[in-house]
Amino acid sequence: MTRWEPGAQERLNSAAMQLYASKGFEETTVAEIAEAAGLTERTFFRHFADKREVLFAGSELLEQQMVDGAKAAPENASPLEVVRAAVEASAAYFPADRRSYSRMRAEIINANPQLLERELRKMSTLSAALTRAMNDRGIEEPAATLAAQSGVTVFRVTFAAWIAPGRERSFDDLQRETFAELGALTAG
Amino acid sequence: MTRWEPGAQERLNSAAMQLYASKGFEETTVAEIAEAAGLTERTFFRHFADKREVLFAGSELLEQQMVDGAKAAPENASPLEVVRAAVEASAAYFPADRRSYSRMRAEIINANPQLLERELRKMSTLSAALTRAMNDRGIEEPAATLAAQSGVTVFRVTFAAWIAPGRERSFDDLQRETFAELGALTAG
DNA sequence: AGCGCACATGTCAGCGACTGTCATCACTAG
DNA sequence: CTAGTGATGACAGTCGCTGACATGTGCGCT
Repeated sequence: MTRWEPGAQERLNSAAMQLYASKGFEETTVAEIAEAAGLTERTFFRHFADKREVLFAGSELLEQQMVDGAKAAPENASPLEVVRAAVEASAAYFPADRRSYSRMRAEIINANPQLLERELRKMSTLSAALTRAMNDRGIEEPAATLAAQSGVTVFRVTFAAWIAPGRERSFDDLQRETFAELGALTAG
Repeated sequence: MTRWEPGAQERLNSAAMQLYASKGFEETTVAEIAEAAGLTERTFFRHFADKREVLFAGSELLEQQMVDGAKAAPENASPLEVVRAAVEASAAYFPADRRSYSRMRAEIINANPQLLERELRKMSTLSAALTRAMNDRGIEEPAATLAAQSGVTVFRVTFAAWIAPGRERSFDDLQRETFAELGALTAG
């Protein structure tokens, strides 16, 4: 018998998601989230830096996964090949059964400018991490930055296609196609 | 003899910039800015949507300039050429005598995550505007999005180089070099 | 001249995000 | 048994931002 119910962070997380989805992000109050989770507003802020961060908890894992993918690329890989390895590594994060959750999350984020800003920042730190990984491999600037940014763009386009309504295809397939489009861009 | 000193927005703007630069963005209070400009906090919010927006007032002009550049590209231009026209059109915004101002502004922004988020959002709406301009030209997805994003990336890399310390070169020169690097990326 | 309207600002009250500080109380190590 | 740790509660306070209403000046209309 512990003094508190366990899994406070998890309860806060799901309470927040539910409220954001049902009545909207801005219309939801941190006090409401806390109450729904049986906790205090103050405790919410002990688990999440701010009201938006709830939706991005765990994004460091995706970043780590992608960085590891970049590091594992063959020694003599070109910048674009390294970035491709990173994006391929991210596919593990998006199995078919996570699609509907990802869709809901994306809907919440796209409905609110503040959340969009936060998402962009996450993409930016991801890009920075990839850039650093490439620098460590001896790739110089600005090639590293350009490649990393391009990789993140491919990632975002792929993700958008992955959650788009219509025929549902695997993340990996879509990612391959998007990279092909990128190649065609500078070739054409 | 008007009732109020003219140029309220301008006064608020320069007061804010000065305070942000001297004591930092977060440490500066909207009330302080208003007082320094001889106005009220309420009036500040009548001129700027929020505390961050002060640093981004006028960014619609740059966007418009770039969109116009994209529209003016030759009929048969490839996606990348259209985007290049847009970036070239932006060079007019960055004459040598604006460099030190741009530097100061960038320093303020880079010192604060909230401001970085806002900047990323501006870049995102710019990218969306370019994408739409390309769609209007008959360029399909995802080529349009990829090209627009690549263009924005080139723009950002170029801008960073433009304000970097060391030998000072023209925006136009740097932009040309960055595009060449982008080309080398998918070729290599 | 007189009238009233538009408009930029001031005043005030209030909400909600976020923080600092201190108290509480189970559990644990010694 | 005692001291310490760690998650939580309670509370007060700051600041960004908004809505509602008042105010006074210049301008056009008659």
